[in-house]
Amino acid sequence: MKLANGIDLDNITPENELEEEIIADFKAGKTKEVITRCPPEPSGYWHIAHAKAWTIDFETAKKFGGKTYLRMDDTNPLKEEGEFSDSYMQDLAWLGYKPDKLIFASEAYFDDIYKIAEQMIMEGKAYVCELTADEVSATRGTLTEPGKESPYRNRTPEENLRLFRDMRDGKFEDGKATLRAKIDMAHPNMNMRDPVMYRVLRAKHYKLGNKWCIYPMYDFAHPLEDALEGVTYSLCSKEFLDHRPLYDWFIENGWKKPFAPKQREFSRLTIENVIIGKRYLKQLVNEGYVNGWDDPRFPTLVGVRRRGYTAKAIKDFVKSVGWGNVLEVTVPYSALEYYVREDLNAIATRTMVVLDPLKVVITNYGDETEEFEIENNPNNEAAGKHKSIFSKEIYIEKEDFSLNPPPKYNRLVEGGIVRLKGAYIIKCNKVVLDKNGEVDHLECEYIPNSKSGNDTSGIKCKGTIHFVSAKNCFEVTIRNFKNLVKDEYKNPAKALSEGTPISEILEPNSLTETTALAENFLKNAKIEDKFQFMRKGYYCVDKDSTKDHLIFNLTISLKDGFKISK
RNA sequence: AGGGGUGUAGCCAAGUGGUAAGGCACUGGAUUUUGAUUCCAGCAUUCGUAGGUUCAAGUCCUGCCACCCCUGCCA
Repeated sequence: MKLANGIDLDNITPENELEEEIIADFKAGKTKEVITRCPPEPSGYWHIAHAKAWTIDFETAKKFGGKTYLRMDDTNPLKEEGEFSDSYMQDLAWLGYKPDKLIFASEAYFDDIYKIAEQMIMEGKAYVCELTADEVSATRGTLTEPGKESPYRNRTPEENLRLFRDMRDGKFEDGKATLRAKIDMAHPNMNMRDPVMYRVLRAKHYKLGNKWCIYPMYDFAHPLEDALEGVTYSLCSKEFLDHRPLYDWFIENGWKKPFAPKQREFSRLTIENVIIGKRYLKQLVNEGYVNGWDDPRFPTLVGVRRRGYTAKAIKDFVKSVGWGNVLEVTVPYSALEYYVREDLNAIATRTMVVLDPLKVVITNYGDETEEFEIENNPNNEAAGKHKSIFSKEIYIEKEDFSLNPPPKYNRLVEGGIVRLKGAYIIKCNKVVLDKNGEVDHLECEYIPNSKSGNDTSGIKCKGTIHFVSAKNCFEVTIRNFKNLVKDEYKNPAKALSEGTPISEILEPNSLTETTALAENFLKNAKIEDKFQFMRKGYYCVDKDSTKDHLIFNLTISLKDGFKISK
């Protein structure tokens, strides 16, 4: 079956129940177009779990040639701020998504929602209740007992309409009245026990100022917003499953038109050892544990981006988790790291950077320099090559030389040989110690006919190490990150909610700065450029870098298969 | 007078009556001028549990058990 937009339904393989349902809806003529919405409350920065939701919203629509709207769900003036829509647009752009529309629910729909409320009042489906918040709570009943009906429940529609307009016109103080849906105080689903539709709230709305002193509740506003803008599938996380009957009730009793949006629910994503709750993230920022919302150790989208994670990695990761069966799926951090490495391996330019330098003097080499080439990406010939330099004085990684090598140590030892990546094989003839007995530098000889590419020496070398030439390197700052949360706190949210102090669950020294020697090739690296420092890890240029001084963030280390055998 | 959701390996997850996909992690081994990548192999005689129906059950039925969510004038 071919859709109006040219998509052939028969070519689509459904990957979850929703997609099966969408196909069935198309075939039954119930759906003409897939329209989803991405409905953030503009009150904080997005993190990886949001990326899962938005990926589902956008990818589902895209699969069927549909549309996705970005809709600010701004029905609570107490919590929302105006700053966020730009940052959300940027986050979405980074993820590679462009909403078909940007909507501010307050601006676009408050009038319509208000009218629907009046209409429901006249139909006897809503009433003005003057119980206080505490009284409402006390009469709601419990999980096992029915609630009590409000004494205001049976007012006439006319009286309710007059009172509701009084609410709107500011004749009630905050908290003195609500508009409630007349459903069933004995309903086994707590959400159906005459839920509040509107509350009186005098607060300056970031968008509408003081235009309103009553604000619709999420449960009432959301389904109507969906309906008003033609959203066909309204996707949210599973904690809203219990709200679905209410959603449908408002569609049936408030919206009343034949077109009905559907709410469907996916599982929420959490990652082991990651703090994701907005409240705690805010605390970390405010108390100075991190350097802002885009700290590279943060799970915010701006944070992981600054860390060097790619949008592709994030999307592949959240897609790998899938739609989900349970309310919340928890995956180990390594699951995310896999996708980060996978993408970086494909795109990162290979370079040589010595993080912890040890000087090596090539005693049988003159003062000249010599060029050689390094493949930018051995897995992708099209990435090309870049030139590097070999000379008499070079630096290697301290850990690539050992006076007391463990078993199966492939690197340089006293009297041993090693291949310098892209250049020559060298032999260590002499270890020069400083006055403290530490290794000061090495004196090596190079094997002249062993140059990479035309090695005629016939020497087999079991190890290859990276290096930089003293004549071809410059100092850069490296920011090394460890997970913010100690490894033993797999579920930091639980620990925190049980009263563990935030300082206790945090890894001390999760940020350290070091200086490294980078090959000159890196001199014109730009912010966010991603590199592999060969044999070490993936790094990207931090935004704190200046023209004269580059700062690299450790995105993620390479997997290290070398195990010091027991 | 509670309601709703979920149980398949350490983790995520396919599976829709025909004999347990795939991925992560892990373990071997091959290739490698990155101890990376890549490749190959191993990793559930069994699907929360006890019965039942059936030639055949992870799938259907019944009982039981476990875990998660719901008592905001938050979203």
